[in-house]
Amino acid sequence: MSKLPSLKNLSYLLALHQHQNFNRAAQACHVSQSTLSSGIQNLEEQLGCQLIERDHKSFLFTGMGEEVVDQARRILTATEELLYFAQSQGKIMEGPLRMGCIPTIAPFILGDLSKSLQRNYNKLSLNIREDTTANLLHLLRNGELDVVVLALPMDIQGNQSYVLGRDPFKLVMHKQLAESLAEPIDYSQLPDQSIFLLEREHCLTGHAVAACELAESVKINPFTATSLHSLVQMADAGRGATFIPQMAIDRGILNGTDLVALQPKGQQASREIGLVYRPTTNRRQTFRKLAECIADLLPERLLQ
Amino acid sequence: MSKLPSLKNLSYLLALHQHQNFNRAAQACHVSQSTLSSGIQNLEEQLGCQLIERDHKSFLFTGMGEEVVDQARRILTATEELLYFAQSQGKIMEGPLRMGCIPTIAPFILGDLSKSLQRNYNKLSLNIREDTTANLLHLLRNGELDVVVLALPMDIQGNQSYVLGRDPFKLVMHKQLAESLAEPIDYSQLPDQSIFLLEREHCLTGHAVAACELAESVKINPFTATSLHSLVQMADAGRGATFIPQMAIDRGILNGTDLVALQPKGQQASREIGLVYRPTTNRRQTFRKLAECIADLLPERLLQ
DNA sequence: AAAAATGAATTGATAATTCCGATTATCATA
DNA sequence: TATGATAATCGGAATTATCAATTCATTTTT
Repeated sequence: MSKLPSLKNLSYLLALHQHQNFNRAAQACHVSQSTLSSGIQNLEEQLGCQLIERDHKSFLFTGMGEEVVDQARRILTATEELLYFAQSQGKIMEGPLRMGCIPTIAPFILGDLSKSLQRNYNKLSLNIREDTTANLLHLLRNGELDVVVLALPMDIQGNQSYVLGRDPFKLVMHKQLAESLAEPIDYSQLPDQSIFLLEREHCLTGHAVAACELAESVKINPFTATSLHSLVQMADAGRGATFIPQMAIDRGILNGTDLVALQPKGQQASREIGLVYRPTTNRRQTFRKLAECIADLLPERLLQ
Repeated sequence: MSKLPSLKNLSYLLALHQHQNFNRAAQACHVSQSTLSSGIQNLEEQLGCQLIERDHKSFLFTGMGEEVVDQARRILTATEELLYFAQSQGKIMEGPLRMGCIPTIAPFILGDLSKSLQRNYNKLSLNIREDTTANLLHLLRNGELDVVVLALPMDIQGNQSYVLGRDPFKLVMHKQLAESLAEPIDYSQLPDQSIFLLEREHCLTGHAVAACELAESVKINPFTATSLHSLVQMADAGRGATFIPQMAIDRGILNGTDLVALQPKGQQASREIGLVYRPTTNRRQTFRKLAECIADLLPERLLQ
């Protein structure tokens, strides 16, 4: 069996892939350009295949190179985790924790969460990244995040998760509109284009549509919002309706508007909030405690 | 950030864990005892924690040591796979392939499988390990096997799988017993202790009991068989009944006995045959082709 | 068109490391 | 008290990694 490639050389390859330039990659690795260059050549020799096509000046990763990069990233992430795990043994709630969160959850838990963590685990330094579900899962996979908070159900791509709690959707409607309608409210009573939704990228849109059994409908306004806060403003200004998660209402997102929250039809219109992590992690204890903290902030706790 | 532990030192730790002796571990790694010894110390320093408790003569892995071993094994397996993958690029059906198979499947496919592989992919060298489901999954996890063939449904513990085909169970019964019973046969007609089964460890027992809706029953003979072949012999000699998978019958397991195969009651009494591999593998193409070969040998092919 | 700048490979000297063999220390057992 | 087994330690030899400087080939600027 031939010799295994060294982690150092694999990390050089990753840096080169990230920076697409030998000098900058070398700087990032705190080594000279020549070191990185020969490291890559070394790797190609050990692996017995070409990883980058050199083109006298520039270069391009080969297909094989890209694949090796992916695999190398996994190996390095696992090794970093091992190191971190060993070094912080016993201290499961200390040090940095990189958490991702989707924008329809983040504003409504982060304040309380950081207060709670500060009180109970003041040596934990929580680092937050707010982004879409797809991007967060990608960052999780690449080892750039330790854990992400998502709305479920959702394909979490081989990752593992804790289900933290349920967050019901409320039908939020302008006072005037609500008064003009008979209860219980049937969506067919609503004027055309009176339902406002978030942009497609937000999984909340899909969850709300599914949970409330709204098909593609003329009731839906073609203008979409980019955040829950602007969604509320649009529904208010447009004297229309929308769906807002309970946790946002609890944090006062409707304050200062003429909107009222009603129970939507459809049994149990809600999303679940989940904490997702890599199956290969060794920080389950940390995530478990974090899960407890977050679950305590949710409208309906589900964590067993 | 501190320096990552080297793969070499991690492999020393694994060897030490396996051999529980510095000299033998060093031999296995083709290094001197002193090298291995200082490698371990080095590792402990880098990780900032004690991995083995020294007891002036012998030693013992600490809890942390055991955990590090597990994680290290995953890292090394991933790296070996990367090396293998790169070195054999394009040659997906060449070189060694370590396959595990449970004993109630192995004897009935291996002959035809190795013929088929020899004909189509003669550079592939198939290495077989026959063992229980639990052991095979353990070896798969540890990187000692590349792929395993199991009966499903089964908890495959975060691994991935192809479903290859369905293998129906037949109710196999001694001629005399069959003649004495009215068709269609109801298990309540059978004499007490007339149903023979395999030992518990064999998942076939569970599958057959579940599929044929046999509860814990006085009909079941307390003596259990250790292989399908001896199960057949016991049913024959005891003038009783048992359940045998179609693939075994197709390969003539009933030849030379006074047993007849009947359709058991219960809709679709069968097991599925699956090919299971690590989610982190990079040999999916290889496994896919192997899956094709095996699926072609099964009574009912399911692979899409 | 010439000059300057850019980017990667190469070179040669030097620093760091790995590795081995020999030795030592400790204990169990004959 | 020897003897044997085991792991740690030490010192030097061999190997490897790294850097600064240079080269080579392009691209950009003047």
